[in-house]
Amino acid sequence: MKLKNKHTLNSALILSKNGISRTKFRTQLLSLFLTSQRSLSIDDILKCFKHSINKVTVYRSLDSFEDKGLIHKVPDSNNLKRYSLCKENECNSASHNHNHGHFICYSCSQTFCLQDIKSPEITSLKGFDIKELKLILEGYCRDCRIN
Amino acid sequence: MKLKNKHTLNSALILSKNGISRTKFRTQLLSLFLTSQRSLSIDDILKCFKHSINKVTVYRSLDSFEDKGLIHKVPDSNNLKRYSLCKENECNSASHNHNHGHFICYSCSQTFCLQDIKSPEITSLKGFDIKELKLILEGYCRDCRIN
DNA sequence: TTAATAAATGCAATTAAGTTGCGTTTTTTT
DNA sequence: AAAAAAACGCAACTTAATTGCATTTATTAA
Repeated sequence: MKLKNKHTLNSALILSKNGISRTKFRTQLLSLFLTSQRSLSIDDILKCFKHSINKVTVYRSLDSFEDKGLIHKVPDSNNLKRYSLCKENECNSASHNHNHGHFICYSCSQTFCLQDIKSPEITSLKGFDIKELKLILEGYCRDCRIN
Repeated sequence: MKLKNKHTLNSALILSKNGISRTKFRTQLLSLFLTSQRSLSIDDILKCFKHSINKVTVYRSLDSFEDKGLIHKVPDSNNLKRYSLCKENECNSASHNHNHGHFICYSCSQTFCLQDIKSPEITSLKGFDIKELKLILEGYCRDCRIN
């Protein structure tokens, strides 16, 4: 049997700290986010678990993680649900705060959080009450670009 | 019988000029875009026509209008299909060019094209091949803001 | 540690947006 | 006016996401 890695142990701790039940699946799911460090769609997740888990469970776990500030929705090229890990201490059950751009790859459909690209300030907009600002870049990612 | 208004006559002309069949519905649909000057979802359109038209026809007409450069997709708060009129001579069957921001209202779900808000230049992104850039603002529009 | 309570899970069924095939009607072309 | 092309409507289908409910698993309290 494989040794549990750093992330698996870590996951259990994070779940407890955030008031999420420490089930086997939820621990593994959070571990997957921590290990892969990339955005995941429902389908990505089902594939990783070789469909041994019910998709309803995936939806509900993701909802729960999002509610507690562990992950956040990211835009997806096909308008499907897709999530990325939140930066530590950036978000919580009260509020999410994601003032960074997102890059979507035309080829692999992966979404990347661009922590360095901050949304611009908009001051010249009369009458509109702006609450949120999203900057979405699309093109070819480092792995898919033709060079 | 009501007199045909400026937009209805205009619509027929525009359709011909762009190689789109001048059917009764397509003329009225383009007229609706011209008259209302706002973004429309499939549901908006079906309601305007009091469901006297089949939704498949709406989907296919919108596809056709988009192909010919008359309308463009705009982001929607519920990830539904939503379209706005293109600026005259800005787009055609070969290419769409929409380098403006979009504002989505939390309350009425309407999407507004912000012609004045241009997408920022991104130069500092190593490795990614950026083809498109979208700037989406969300909050409360002029009609829905509490003041 | 065990019993009681609460939450998570799986299954089946449902909802809703969007798509496809095909026969009929309307529009455009010649 | 006839032939060809495009649009239309209907029914059926696909797929993502949601809901209800019975069962299992985890957490809390005694």
